[in-house]
Amino acid sequence: MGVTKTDYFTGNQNQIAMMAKALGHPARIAIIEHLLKVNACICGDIVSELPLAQPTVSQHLKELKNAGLIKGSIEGNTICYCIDERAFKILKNYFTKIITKLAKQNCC
Amino acid sequence: MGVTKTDYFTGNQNQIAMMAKALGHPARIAIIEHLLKVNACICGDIVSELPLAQPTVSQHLKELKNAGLIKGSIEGNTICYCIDERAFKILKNYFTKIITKLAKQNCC
DNA sequence: ATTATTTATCGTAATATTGCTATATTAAAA
DNA sequence: TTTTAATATAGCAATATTACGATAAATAAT
Repeated sequence: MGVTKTDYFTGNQNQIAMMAKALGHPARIAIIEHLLKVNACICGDIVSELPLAQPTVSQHLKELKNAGLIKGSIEGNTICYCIDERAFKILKNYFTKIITKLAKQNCC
Repeated sequence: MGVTKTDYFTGNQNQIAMMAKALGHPARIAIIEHLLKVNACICGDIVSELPLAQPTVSQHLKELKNAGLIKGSIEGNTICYCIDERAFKILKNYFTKIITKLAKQNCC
């Protein structure tokens, strides 16, 4: 059907899945890495960094924003994008916890 | 088009995106968490844990396996699934690195 | 040998995603 | 005010995903 049964899972599971899904495209990973590289909020030059048309990039930015991974603030004519640290902290903690739990396991 | 231009991005970007994509569904997060909870390889009871039909679960398991997130070994009649630690270490390191970089930034 | 159990695969319907062109919107610049 | 620049949105085609019922495949149990 193509429709996900989100109501069958916990809020936490849905949140992690939503953020992971948003990162589940190389263009969006590239956007995040570019935002990290320039080490600041950047206004506009994301399109010229990617081998994709402007509307496509705009769409990817929208998805990252919807998932809470980036923030965008209007700055006159342009929009200033930067990473939303909170989301990445949640992800980092999630995977750190998994590794910690795995260390205590003794199978496989 | 629905087709991702993976050749435009680096191998690392594609790898992270591929793993994130596989985790981008609450059912697959639930599978991972169940594998963690039972603290061992488990043979078969994943289907009864999820509110989804057996072929659907089988499909999700396949995707997790293709992304390298879980391993499955045949054990007679059943199949024994467990988490592949390597993938999760890559993810943990990736997000840890992002948080480290963010700590050095002073914007937003 | 037959039956039951476990998992995978096929086929299919509904929906979502990706990417583009064309166009709208909005603010800055001339 | 007209033009330029930066983003967003609409609409569309191609493809992917999600989910299921039906069925296959393979081993275990009887």
